[in-house]
Amino acid sequence: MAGRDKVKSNIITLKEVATALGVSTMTVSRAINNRPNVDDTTKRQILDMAKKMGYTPNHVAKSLVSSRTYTIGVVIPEISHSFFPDVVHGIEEVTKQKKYQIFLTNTSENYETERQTVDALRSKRVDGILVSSSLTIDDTSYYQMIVNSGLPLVFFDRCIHGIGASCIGVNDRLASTLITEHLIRHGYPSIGFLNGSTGVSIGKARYEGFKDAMRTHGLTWNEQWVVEYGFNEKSGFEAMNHVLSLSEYPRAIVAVNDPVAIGAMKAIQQAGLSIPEDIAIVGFTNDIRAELLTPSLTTVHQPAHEIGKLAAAKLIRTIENPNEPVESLEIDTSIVVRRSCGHQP
Amino acid sequence: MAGRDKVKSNIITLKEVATALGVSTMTVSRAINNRPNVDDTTKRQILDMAKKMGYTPNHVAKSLVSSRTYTIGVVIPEISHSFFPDVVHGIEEVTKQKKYQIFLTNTSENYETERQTVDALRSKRVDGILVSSSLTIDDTSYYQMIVNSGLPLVFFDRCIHGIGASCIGVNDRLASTLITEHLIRHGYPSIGFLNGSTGVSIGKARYEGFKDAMRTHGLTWNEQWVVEYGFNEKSGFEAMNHVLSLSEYPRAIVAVNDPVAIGAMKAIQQAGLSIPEDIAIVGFTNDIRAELLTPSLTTVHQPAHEIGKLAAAKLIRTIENPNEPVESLEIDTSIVVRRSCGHQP
DNA sequence: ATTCGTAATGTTAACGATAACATAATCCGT
DNA sequence: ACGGATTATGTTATCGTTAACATTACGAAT
Repeated sequence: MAGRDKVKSNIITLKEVATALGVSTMTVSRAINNRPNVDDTTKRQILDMAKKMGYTPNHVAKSLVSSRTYTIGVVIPEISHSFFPDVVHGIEEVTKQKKYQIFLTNTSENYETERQTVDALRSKRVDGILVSSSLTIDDTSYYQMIVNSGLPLVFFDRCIHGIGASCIGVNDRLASTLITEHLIRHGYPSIGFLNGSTGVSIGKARYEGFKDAMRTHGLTWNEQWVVEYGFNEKSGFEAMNHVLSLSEYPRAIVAVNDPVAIGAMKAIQQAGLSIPEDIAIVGFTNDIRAELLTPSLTTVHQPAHEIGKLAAAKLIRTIENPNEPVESLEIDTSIVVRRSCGHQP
Repeated sequence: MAGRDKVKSNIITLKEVATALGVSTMTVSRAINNRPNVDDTTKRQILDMAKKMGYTPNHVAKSLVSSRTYTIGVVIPEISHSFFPDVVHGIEEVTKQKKYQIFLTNTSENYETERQTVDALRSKRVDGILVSSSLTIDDTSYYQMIVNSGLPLVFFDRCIHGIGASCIGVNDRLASTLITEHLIRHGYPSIGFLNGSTGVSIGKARYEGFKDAMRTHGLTWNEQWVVEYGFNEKSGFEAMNHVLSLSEYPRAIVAVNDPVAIGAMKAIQQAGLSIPEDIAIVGFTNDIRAELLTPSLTTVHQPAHEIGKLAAAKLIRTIENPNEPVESLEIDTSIVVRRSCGHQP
C-alpha cells in the first residue's frame, strides 16, 4: 500500500487534469472555480478527476495573473513581548475570516532589519502590510516611498504620522499623563522616566504625556532620571541600575512599557530596595505577568487583541477599496491600579 | 511636493527598465541578479536606472519559474500560549538567516481548521511546512497524503509518527514520569491527571509517562481523576472544578501543561483550598508566568526557542537536500522545582 | 430545414521572470 | 588580417492560470 511509484514531484496542474479527460484547460478552470457555462456532467467529471489526481490550485500562478496574493505582511518589533502575540491573534482572527494569510516577521527592534523585511514583503507582492515600526531616526522617507508606491500600509501601536498611512494606536500621551498623575496623587516628590527611545512614536508620546502631567502639577524632573535604554526587560534592568548608581534616585518611576518595568523591578529589588516603599513604579502594556509580580504592577491596559483586529480590518478595507480614507484611530486605554504604585487594597 | 501624478499602480517591471535603456530584459535580469556576461558600464546604467525607477523584483513571477517560494508555513495550535511565540522566535531566527519567510497560522486547536490551513499553504506553494498538530482522531491519512505529495514537512512539539515526516519534540513521556515521580517522592497518596486530549501526541505521551511512574511505584490512580478538558487555562479551570466536585479529590495534580495548571490553580484557590497544603500541583512547559505565580509552579522546562531553531533548520535541510534523512529528535527537558509541588526552600 | 440564440467548449495571449539557445561584438595569437 | 575563442546581448519558450475572444453544438422557433 505504502510507497507507490516514486515520481519526483507529483504536483498536478490544470493541464494534466484537462488532458486526462480530453478537455481544454479553460473548461477545467471554469469547473474548478465554479464559473458558469460548464455542462453539469462535464463539471462533475472534472471535479471527480481533480480530486482523484489530488489537484491543488497554484496560487502563485493565480497571483501572477491577478496581481493579488491574498497575503498580508505583518512587521513586529519583538515577538516575545506578550503584547504582540495578542495583537497577532487579533490580526489572525480577521485575516482568517477574510481568507488572507499573514507573513509574520520579527525585526528585533532594528530599523535596518525592518526595511529589509518590508522590501522582502514587497517583492513577494503582499497585498498590504501591517507595521509596528522601530524607526528611531527622523527620516520617514522610506515609508513615504512605500506609501507613494501604492502599497496599502496600516501602522499599529507604533505609528508614523503625516505620510498618508492609516494608524491604529492608543492614546499614549494621555494614558501616560494619567498614569503619571496617578503617581503624583500618591504624593511622590520625584519621578523618573525609563524610556525605550524617543525616536519611536510610543517612546515620544509617553514621554510627552509624562512631561504634561509633571508640568500641569507644577513639578520639575531631573533630566538624569530620564533615560533611554531600549524596550525590553534587559534594557529596563540596565536603565534602572544606571539610575540607582546616581547620587540621588527618584521616589517613583514611570517605565515606557511593562518589560522595562519588570527589568527595573529586578534591579530595584536586587539593590535591596522595596517596591513601593522605597521606589514606586508603574508600567505600560498590561503584560501577562503584570498581575503576578510581587508586588503586582500598576500599568496601562492596551487592548492588544482589539488593536490587531482593527488594524487588520482597516488594512483589508484599504486593499479592497481604493477610496478607503486614511485615518488615525486612537483606542482608549485604562489604568490598572495594582500594588507597585503604592496603592493599598 | 506631495501628491505628484496619480498613476494607478507604479509597480515597475524588468521590461520597463529594459525599454527605458533600450536593452533587452535578459540583460537587465542578468545585471540585477549579478550574473556574469554583462558589461560593467551597462550594468551600472541598469542598476542606476532600476534604483531610480524603484524597481522591485517580482518574487511571484520568480517563484512560478523556479517552483521555489522561499516561504515556509508554520502551523501552531494557539499563538497565545507563551510556548509558541518562543518557538516562533526560534524559527524566525533560522529562517531569516536562510532568507526564508514564514507564513504564520493559528488553528485554535481545531483539526478541521488545521487541514484547511495546510491546504491553503500548499496552494501558496510554500517550500515546506512546520506543524504542531491538533490532530485528535486516529486517522493520519491526511498527513500521509501530504508527505506522499513530496511537500517537506517537519512536526514540532506535537508530532505524528510513522508517516515518514521528521519531528522535533521533547522526551514527553520520560519528563512526565520524572515530574510525577517528583510528586510521588513528596509522599502524596493520590494523584490526578488533567489532560488536554489523549488524541494529541503530547497528551498521550504525558499521560503514559504519568502511568509509568505510578506503576513503577506500585501506585494506583482513580480514573475519575484523569480528565480531558483541553489545553488552555479555561479548560484547566473547568477540569479542576470537575475534579473538586467529586466525592473525593486527589492530594496532588499533574497538569498536561502550564496553562491548564494555572487554570486549575485558580479553581483550587477559589474553592478555598491551599496549594500545596491541600493540593499540590505541577505543570509542563515552563510558561513565562510559572515562577511568578503564588505559589510558584513546579514544571517541566521545554526549550521552546531551541525546538523552533532545530525544527526550522531540519525543514530547510529537507527542502534543500532531497536526501536529508527523516528523523525524530527528542530534546531533553529539565524539571524546574518551585513551590507548588510542596517543596520547601 | 433554415436561422438564430444561447450554452458549452476551445484558442491565444498575457502576467513577470528566466533558462536555454542564438547571434553579435570584441579580443587574441600568430 | 584571419579564425577561433570569449564576452556581451538578444530571442524564444516556459512556469500555471485566466481574460478575452473564437468557435462549435444544440435546441427552439418559424
